[in-house]
Amino acid sequence: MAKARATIADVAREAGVSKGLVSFALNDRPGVSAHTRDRILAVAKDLGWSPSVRARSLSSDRAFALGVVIARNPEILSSDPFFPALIAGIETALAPVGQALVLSMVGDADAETASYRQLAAHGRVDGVIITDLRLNDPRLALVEELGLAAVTLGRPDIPSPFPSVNLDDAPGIRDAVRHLADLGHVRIAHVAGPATMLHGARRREAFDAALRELGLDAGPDGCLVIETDFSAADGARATRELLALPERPTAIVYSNDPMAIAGMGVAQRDGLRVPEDLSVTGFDDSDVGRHINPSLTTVSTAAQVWGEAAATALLRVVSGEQIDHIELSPALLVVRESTGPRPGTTTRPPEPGTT
Amino acid sequence: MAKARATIADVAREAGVSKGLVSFALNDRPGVSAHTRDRILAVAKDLGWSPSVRARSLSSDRAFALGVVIARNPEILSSDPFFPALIAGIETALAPVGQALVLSMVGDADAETASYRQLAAHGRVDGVIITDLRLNDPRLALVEELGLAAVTLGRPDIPSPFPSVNLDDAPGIRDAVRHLADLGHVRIAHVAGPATMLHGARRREAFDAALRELGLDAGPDGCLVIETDFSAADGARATRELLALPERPTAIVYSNDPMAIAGMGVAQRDGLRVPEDLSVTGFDDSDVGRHINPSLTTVSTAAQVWGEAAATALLRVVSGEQIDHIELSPALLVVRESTGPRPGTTTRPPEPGTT
DNA sequence: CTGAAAGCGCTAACAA
DNA sequence: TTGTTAGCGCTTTCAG
Repeated sequence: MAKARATIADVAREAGVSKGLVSFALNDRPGVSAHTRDRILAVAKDLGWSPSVRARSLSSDRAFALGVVIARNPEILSSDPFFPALIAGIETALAPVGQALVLSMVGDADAETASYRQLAAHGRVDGVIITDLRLNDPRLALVEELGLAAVTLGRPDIPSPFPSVNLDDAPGIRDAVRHLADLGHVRIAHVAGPATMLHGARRREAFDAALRELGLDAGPDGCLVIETDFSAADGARATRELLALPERPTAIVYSNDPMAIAGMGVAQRDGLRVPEDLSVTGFDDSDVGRHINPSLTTVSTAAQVWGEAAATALLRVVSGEQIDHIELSPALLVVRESTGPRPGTTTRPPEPGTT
Repeated sequence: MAKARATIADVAREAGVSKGLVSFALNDRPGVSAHTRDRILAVAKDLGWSPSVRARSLSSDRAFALGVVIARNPEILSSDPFFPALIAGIETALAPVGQALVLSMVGDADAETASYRQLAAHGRVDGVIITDLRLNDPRLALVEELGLAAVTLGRPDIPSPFPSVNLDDAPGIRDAVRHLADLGHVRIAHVAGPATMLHGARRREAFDAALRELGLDAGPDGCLVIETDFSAADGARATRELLALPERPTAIVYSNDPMAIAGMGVAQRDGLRVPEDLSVTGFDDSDVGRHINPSLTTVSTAAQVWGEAAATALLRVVSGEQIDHIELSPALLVVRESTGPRPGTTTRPPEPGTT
């Protein structure tokens, strides 16, 4: 059997000092002479000592782990490129410092609450990264009540006790709308995410603002904006509704890539060519979007960078630092083939962007 | 500040018994009279006591958590619907029993090894679910050496100390090939995953076997089979190669959905219609595949069920049970619109499957 | 600067 | 049956 791991007691004995001193030396804290410290470190290395996270957890009351609770239907999640990239980014920040990521995926709001509670009650994590902010998000109060540290991905719409790590969606949407307007489009529709989700709402606001700025509008009763649950299926449904309109839009700005791809499918079934008859933009810059035909004009969001920044920030919060809101560079429009001049226009199509 | 949580010491005092007895009662183990046990439980509930996972971890030498290490490029991962579903399934099994999932996402083999080592050295998890098995997978020996419990997702090609939870890919591929043969196709190509990945290899074997069984072959030098890294980009590349062949295939069996979708894009760019000029099948039944035009004939793999089964099995292993290999119902072909009769044939197209 | 010792909250071997 | 007690490995206070 594997021989028992070395403990600080072993190190202490071997180095001829006390456990306490070893602890001080190992965490390089003041109160140990340089000479003694070196000897202790040498012995520790010699013995192949490595700290026991469990023991440290118990005595220092910290978990050395961060948590993420994802509350989305796995179907929707599956086609969304956002989370894998986000998690990869988080890992990038965590692995080098020996922290772990505890991930929870839940289906509904009750399970979500339960999950945060359990994470806190079990002391599984020191803090959580709050993703997919909602309007008036109840999790802010919940997480605060639970005494967990946290950062939010994006800026909440209500006062928040937590710093936010923000990557602004608005410029991407605005650029998409402008790009379409430049191509001559006037009837531009938006297939939005759930209004209860902050990024869904924000993208929609950005869409409205961009239209206004250009002197356009979203049709009578705003009928050119349709809300969805972010799923490809719902994106297809929304597209059908838009194309059935008496005056159908010539361009549609989708709130994510899967919906845009599904929307293109619907349009093509209707005999419409993309982009000749209908221009389409997505959001998130998924891998498939790059390779379908026509390739998808979309907005790129650097989810991995976002994850890394959020985890890094949260680690600092956990270690007691007071940190400020962090602003990352905003989402960027990537022009490809799915957008073209308004039907009947002679503008030449934009050149496809880089992959 | 939050008042300190109740501990078993509090419960013991309140109930007028010793800590040890409380521990026994709480874990309902023999050696406590029914009456005393009830009183202890009542007091515990009364005090709002809940166990400290940390203390339990330290004294019982268990983590009460399971680990998953995913070693894939986030780009590729992002478009793959498999993992989110898998993880959702794992959660389903873990949450009710108060266990946590520690997830690690790494970019290369070295980081992967380091990740397993760290998980074990830090005692973060009691066992790991080994995904994406490779040929002669070095992780089997590694994980065994580290003393972690484990189950493998799929059956390794080498003797393994761990039970496997298996969901057979072969029938899905075989059915896809047969389906295409039924439609009159003779030159059927395969865009395979990495040969070093077991499911990539197995799907390819299944493809070859199915061809043989039907009296077909994969072209001179097997030129109708092309290996990829599972990315949409590589799927597109493979498709280009296949379509450039002197005698190009009339049907392509892809090893995952993103590649199939990318492949359709390439074909369409070449002026080929799907399925009239080229039939295409995917693998994994992604959400987008259902909504593109034409919708994708694919193979459905119940990743969520797989995850749940694997986690459940691993929990049993961790708790000392001896378990057998587990076989789940195999992958299933879902016929949609991307497959049709061989060009020049008059067979009527299959009706699209259910969504 | 150094060392001893008291926990952190729970488990489990042992004694009564 | 019940209760006692000694750890698990580390942190940290308090004396020296």
